[in-house]
Amino acid sequence: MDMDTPERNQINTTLSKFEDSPVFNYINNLSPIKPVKSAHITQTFNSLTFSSPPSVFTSPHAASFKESRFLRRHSLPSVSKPKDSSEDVNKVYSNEGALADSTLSQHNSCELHGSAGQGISVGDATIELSNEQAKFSDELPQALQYNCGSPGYDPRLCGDAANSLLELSGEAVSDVAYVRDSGKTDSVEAELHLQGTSQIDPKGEGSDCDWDGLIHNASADVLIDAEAFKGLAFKGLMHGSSIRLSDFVPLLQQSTSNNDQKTHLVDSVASGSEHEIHNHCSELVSVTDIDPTQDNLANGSLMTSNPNEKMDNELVSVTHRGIRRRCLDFEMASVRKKISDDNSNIGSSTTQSEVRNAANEKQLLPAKRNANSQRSILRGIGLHLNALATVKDHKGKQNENVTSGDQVGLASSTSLLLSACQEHQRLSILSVSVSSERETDPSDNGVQPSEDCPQALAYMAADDFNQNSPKKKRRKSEPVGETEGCKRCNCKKSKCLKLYCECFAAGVYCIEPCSCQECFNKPIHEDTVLQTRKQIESRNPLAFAPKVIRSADSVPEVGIDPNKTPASARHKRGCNCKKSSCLKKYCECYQGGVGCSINCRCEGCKNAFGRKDGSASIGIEGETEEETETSDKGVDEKAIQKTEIQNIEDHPESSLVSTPLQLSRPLLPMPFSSKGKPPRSFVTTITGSGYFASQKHAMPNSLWSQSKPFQTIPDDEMPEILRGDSSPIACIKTSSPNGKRISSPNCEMGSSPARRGGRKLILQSIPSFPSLTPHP
DNA sequence: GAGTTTGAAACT
DNA sequence: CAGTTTCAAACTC
Repeated sequence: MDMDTPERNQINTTLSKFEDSPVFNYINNLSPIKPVKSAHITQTFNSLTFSSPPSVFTSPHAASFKESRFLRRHSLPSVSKPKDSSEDVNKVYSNEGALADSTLSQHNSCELHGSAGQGISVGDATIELSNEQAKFSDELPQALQYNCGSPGYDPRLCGDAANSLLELSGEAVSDVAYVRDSGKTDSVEAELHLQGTSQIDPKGEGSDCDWDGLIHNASADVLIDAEAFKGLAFKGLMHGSSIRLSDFVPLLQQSTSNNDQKTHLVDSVASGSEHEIHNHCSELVSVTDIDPTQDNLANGSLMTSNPNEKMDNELVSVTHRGIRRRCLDFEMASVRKKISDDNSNIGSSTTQSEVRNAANEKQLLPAKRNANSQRSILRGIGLHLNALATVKDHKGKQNENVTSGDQVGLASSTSLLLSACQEHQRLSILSVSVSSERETDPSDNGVQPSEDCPQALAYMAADDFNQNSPKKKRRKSEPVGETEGCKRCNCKKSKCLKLYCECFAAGVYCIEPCSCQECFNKPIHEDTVLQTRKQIESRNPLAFAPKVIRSADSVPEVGIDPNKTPASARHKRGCNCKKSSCLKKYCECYQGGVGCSINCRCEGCKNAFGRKDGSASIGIEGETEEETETSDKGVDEKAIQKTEIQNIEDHPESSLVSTPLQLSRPLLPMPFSSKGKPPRSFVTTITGSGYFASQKHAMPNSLWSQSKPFQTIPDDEMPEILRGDSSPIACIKTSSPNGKRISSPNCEMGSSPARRGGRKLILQSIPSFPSLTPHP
């Protein structure tokens, strides 16, 4: 931020007024830190302005920074900036303040003012950040309320959401939260500084700031200062791969000693989702509760030692934010290993333990190396993430970070996302590889992320988590499995190395819950798996591609005619049903919740989601509906009707939800939702705004290929696979009987709204599935 | 839970 | 590409 603006001068003036005010003096007296008055400011303090000082910082957000400056002075005085800020503004302040100032100026920051002892949710801040400049001029209480106030509110969600948002926005991969809080005064002011990577101007003052140095890659950092005039509780939340704890510690210590404050450095749990600000003075307030037991797999956060523990002048604990990554890919193995190694070095104990918690080890891979355990966990997560999509770049960053060894906070955003939704959806996430425990909470399947979660969350969650994961569904349907969470494949002869195997088809390793025999689809057989996969792909490049592609944009269409499956949602290759009339899950189209298309070779199609001929017969409608589908194919009409009726009975909602778009509410509507799971990989959703890869297939892709989950690409850049050009099954027809539907996904896509939108998000992995290029 | 049905995947 | 076999999920009892 450039402080050299008229505005800035004004600010300075204001500040000077501040300093001169009685209040200010009073504060100064209280504060161990001596305020430095700006030399050039002579104006008297205006009490009025004090209450609402003009924005000191030019930051966009800024408006609310008034007091921040004030706080700043106190902030981290001990921390000397390696570089003096060249900014005039900074000069105005004492060196002590300079740091903080620079930080503020640098970053678009949000200030959070509140009374001491109250917690500030970084996560929220983060969220704000994603938007533009978050302004937190509200009192902490509010902040808290905001974050945690909601009864059902899960802090993690917030944090995750925020992170996810960040990720989505491409902003901070990691963030650092710094909280200083003074315990003494009730009216502790807290400043929350948020910095978005995008916002950071490398050339700007900020770059000079010490903090910057601390934060290497940090895309975003959150600085929260809760300043008391006296004792200080310092709690830092770091999350961000870029921040090194080691760097931080000295800093913190220093500040602590200087200020005679209490410093408490806590690792923020996943992405700021759980940031706690404690007022050490007398109260320790935890904004968010972290449930150690529950600590999130997804959160990836590590709580170091007792976050809540109070310590005077002592640095209690430092932990790096979870570094958990989701590495999904088989290919990523090496990376994961590295990560694990790094983790051990860094935060280690905690991290590992968490990891363990997060994912049941059992599930983790048979291999059971430490790395593996972590890996598995990550893997599952990773898959999820990939599916989710937001993170492509982000992921790349993470990887880089990982490799670089800077892991703090790797998990951050991505994991956040997961965690956010996870809570709601409970892990039905595919973490296939992830521990079964976490994975399966059937109850959550039905949850609609969109409702519970912020948009970002909603994005992800939906398909993936729920419906499309075949396994999950299945689990869901299975009482036992659900809790166990892990029933997966049941292969006996394929060794789980063929597409018969759902796990394999989905691109995930088999886990304990699987009942497979002689399973080779395990990390220990990674090579074999990859090889086999390649082989299969060589035979059919689309073998691991999602079978159903749907576009969220098609929703409107659904609204128009709920009974018809949007053209955008179709089974890629079509089914070949002969006896099931496409009314049972034997039919992939039906299972996938989409109507049959011209690509289908089915006979006697009665697909409730849309018949091959274009007619839609759903549930009830189907009952009364005249058999448009000719039974010429020898289908037993009676049987069909019976089936239909049964289906309807079984899945009454199907009639309601015939929509293929399960995005928002994936599971429920689908006929198979109750039990079902889509067959292998199933749906890929493409939307203009977001992409949902459902399920497993997203996983597979992600798993197998490190590709980034989502990418916006021009239509013309659409992968062939999606287009269907390369597809074994060419885009057969451009027009469907009803004139709306098009058989091939490709074609469909073309006509889909998404396409019209001109912007498409594609699961990048799709194209890549074919390539399993191992990344040793 | 065992057996049957079904259709995709794999094979020829 | 078509036909056959294999396979495992879906389904039924």
